[in-house]
Amino acid sequence: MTPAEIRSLAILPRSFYARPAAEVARLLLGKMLVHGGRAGRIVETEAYLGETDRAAHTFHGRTARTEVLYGEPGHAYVYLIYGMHECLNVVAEPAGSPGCVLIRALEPVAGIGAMTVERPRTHSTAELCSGPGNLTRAMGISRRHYGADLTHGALTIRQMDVPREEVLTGPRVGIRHSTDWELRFHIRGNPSVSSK
DNA sequence: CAATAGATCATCT
DNA sequence: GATGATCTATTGC
Repeated sequence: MTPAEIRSLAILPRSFYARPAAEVARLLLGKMLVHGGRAGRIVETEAYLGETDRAAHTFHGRTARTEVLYGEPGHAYVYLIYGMHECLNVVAEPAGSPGCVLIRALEPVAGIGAMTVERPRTHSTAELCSGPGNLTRAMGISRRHYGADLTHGALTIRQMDVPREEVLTGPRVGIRHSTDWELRFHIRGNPSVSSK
């Protein structure tokens, strides 16, 4: 896909994000995450529900870090995990309700060269954005984007018509609580989905 | 293959 | 002061 074709895709409106996090997670599959000249189709997501979700950052209530989760939907929540990886989330649900969606994997579509510069040891294109820490690195997304508005600006998510693909649901990965909740969504058979 | 260790720090107790 | 929504390299079978 050319940069001009990507720029011509419609940006998802704020209303898209103003519904239950699990629904947003499901609907984000197939959409295009765009940052500068780099872009990738979302192929794996997880929903985090808010103060009733043991695995969510908002389980212990509102703090400085989680402030953006309580604001308007359609903004980015980026945080550092394990001292070295950044994770990108999208704020969902109406303001005041702190649900969000973790973007776990993308299928690289444009800017492959720039992605490879960030992750030179990767052996295939499909692996460039496979995993939440990997995709932020490859896409050049960092905590500078904390609170960024995804409905306009450098970092956006855009409409794509999802081809005939099957969506699978399963338990979230990498967490120690509420592991029996089926809040992970991914596109069946896509080689960029992180395996776990 | 599967299992494990090490890197490394913001955030919260 | 402990912990974690991870990743990679390395070791061991």
